[in-house]
Amino acid sequence: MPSPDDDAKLKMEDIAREAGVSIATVSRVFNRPGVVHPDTLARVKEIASRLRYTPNLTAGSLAGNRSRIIAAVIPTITNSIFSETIDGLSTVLTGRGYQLLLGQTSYRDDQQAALIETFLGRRVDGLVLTGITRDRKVRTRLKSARIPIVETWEFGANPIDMLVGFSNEKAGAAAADYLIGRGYARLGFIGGSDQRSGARLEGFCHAVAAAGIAPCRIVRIPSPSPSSVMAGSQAIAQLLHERPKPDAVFCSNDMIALGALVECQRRGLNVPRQLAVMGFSDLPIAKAVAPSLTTVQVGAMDIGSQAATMLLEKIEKGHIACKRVDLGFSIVARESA
Amino acid sequence: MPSPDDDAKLKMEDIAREAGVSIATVSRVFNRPGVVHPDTLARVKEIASRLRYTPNLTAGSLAGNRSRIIAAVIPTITNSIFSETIDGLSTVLTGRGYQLLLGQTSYRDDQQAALIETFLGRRVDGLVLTGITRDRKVRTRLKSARIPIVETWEFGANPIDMLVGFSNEKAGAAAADYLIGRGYARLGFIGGSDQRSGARLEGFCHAVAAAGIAPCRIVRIPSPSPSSVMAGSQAIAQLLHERPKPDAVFCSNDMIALGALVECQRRGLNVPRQLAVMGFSDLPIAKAVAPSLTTVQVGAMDIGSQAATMLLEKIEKGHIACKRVDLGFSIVARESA
DNA sequence: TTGAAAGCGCTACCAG
DNA sequence: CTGGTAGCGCTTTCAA
Repeated sequence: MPSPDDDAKLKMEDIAREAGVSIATVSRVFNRPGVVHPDTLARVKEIASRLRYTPNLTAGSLAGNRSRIIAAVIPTITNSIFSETIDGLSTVLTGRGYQLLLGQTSYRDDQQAALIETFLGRRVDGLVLTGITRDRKVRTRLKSARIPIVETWEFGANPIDMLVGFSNEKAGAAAADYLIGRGYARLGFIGGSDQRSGARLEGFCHAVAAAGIAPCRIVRIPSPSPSSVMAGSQAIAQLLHERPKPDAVFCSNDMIALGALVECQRRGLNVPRQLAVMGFSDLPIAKAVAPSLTTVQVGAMDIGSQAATMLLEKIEKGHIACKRVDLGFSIVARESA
Repeated sequence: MPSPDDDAKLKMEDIAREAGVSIATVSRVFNRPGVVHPDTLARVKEIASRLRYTPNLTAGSLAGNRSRIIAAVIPTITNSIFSETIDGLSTVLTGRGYQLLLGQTSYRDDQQAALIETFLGRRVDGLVLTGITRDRKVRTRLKSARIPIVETWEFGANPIDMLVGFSNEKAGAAAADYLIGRGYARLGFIGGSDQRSGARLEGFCHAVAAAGIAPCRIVRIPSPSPSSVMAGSQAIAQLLHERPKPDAVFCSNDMIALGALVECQRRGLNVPRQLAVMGFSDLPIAKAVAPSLTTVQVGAMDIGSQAATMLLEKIEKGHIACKRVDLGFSIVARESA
């Protein structure tokens, strides 16, 4: 009598023998059911499920030179904005029979390079990167890897392969323009020290300069930060010391903005009358707080689904019509600014 | 001259030939460097890195019957609390040369079963599950899979294999006792409809009953919910209609509590004087909001690191001293209750 | 529509 | 410490 854990050691050969067919046929049953005779198909399927057979995907990957694994490299999963992207990725991939291998860099370049190397060693079918990697060596390595790659969350000029995102610089500029258009004239900026926040800051400052108003006050928070909310509160406190006091502040993410909001509330400062606060990302919480948060919406989840879709198209069709997708962004005007 | 993408097709054989050793030795250089002669080691390493050779981990997995992949199954990555667990998992695993395969169930049992089947097919070295799976078939399947498994976020009686978490029921009871101890007597509960929230509710109600005060008012939010914060606001509005009005409410997660807080603020209700609000999880935001949120701290990240550590011990040593780890919880008293 | 057989690239055992 | 080599379980021609 077979022991209850025999299913773990079952192989195609066992199914083939039981069904009186070759292992090639069993393989086809799982991979191209369309080409096997209906009767054979039914019989093999029945036996496989009765014996609780699960094909060994590792062996399949090796033989087929195709892993059905996509790897994603993100700074940290703990940031809601990246979790949403992962959610989008994961949902599309799972739905199409692929799996997601996840790695965090903690904003460290050496970590990133190491992760990429491991994923390449795993022979993943595709790679999703957060942001544009500046590291020349990594870029070269990636290009010669000859696998579909999509860079996300930024929209630069020379992608390694594919690209889906938006221009952080333009988004920063749009935020400034929005605030200026609402009549604010002494603008502050609070942001992380990562590259994407830097781009937003750059766009923001350019727009401020272009409008001919005084240059903006800036506070940058080191990445990674234990708590963005707390950091936002502290940053706003710092900004409030400046003279003349800013009348509006743009935060490079919603959590920081939330911290700013809380700090204003704590100090009895009316938002937006005494200080306007604007966020970035449009997390679900942005519309739920009071005052609700004016923010820049960027479709974090869409970035993930789009990246997955492009990757799969390239993997399965061998090429892709459009390698660069600009998802854009939009200003969501609410109460805080 | 080799084309720049030749590295992708390089195999151990190429390195072996170049170094004048056997492929067995090359394999040892990567897996057990200690047993090869220092000179050989150096030479092989130099050649491998010069040629930009990356071992094919898939082939290694098949031959070695060991994938160095751990899979995690969570309801949704979008919930900060699970991202923290994933963060803990990922950090430990990466540090020890393992990779993380991630799958979301969206709180659906069929999805969960399908994911588990795929992961098993991938021959992962270990599996991390969120919560206790009630599905008998899945449990049986998992037991016969003979791989290390750790169930998390709950502390039940008959784990499939290993267990790390805390008792949601006791945590719920502790929350009730805390509120009762502070003098509140008309308690409300707002929670998700998942199993873990259910356990917290159960503990909460038992404690209320044990204290001999009126049974608590309950609002349950369907899972998954688009925005917990929003749902919290709506739920509190609903609770506020009850007569007599509750004087304290326990929310089964911090985001819901945050929504409650915001709604109170919106209605000009003083927290905690007119209504005490208590959360669950101790997200970073809990201590940053005003009033700061009294909550139950559960070490979501620790659950992840602990799960990874146990899995690796079992994988590498073949057995583990302690299969059940109760991480406990603690009440963090702040301003809101 | 099916079968036979040649690998996929590596690990691990055994000999030396 | 090193080499030879038999698989790991599957996919994929090629022929039948």
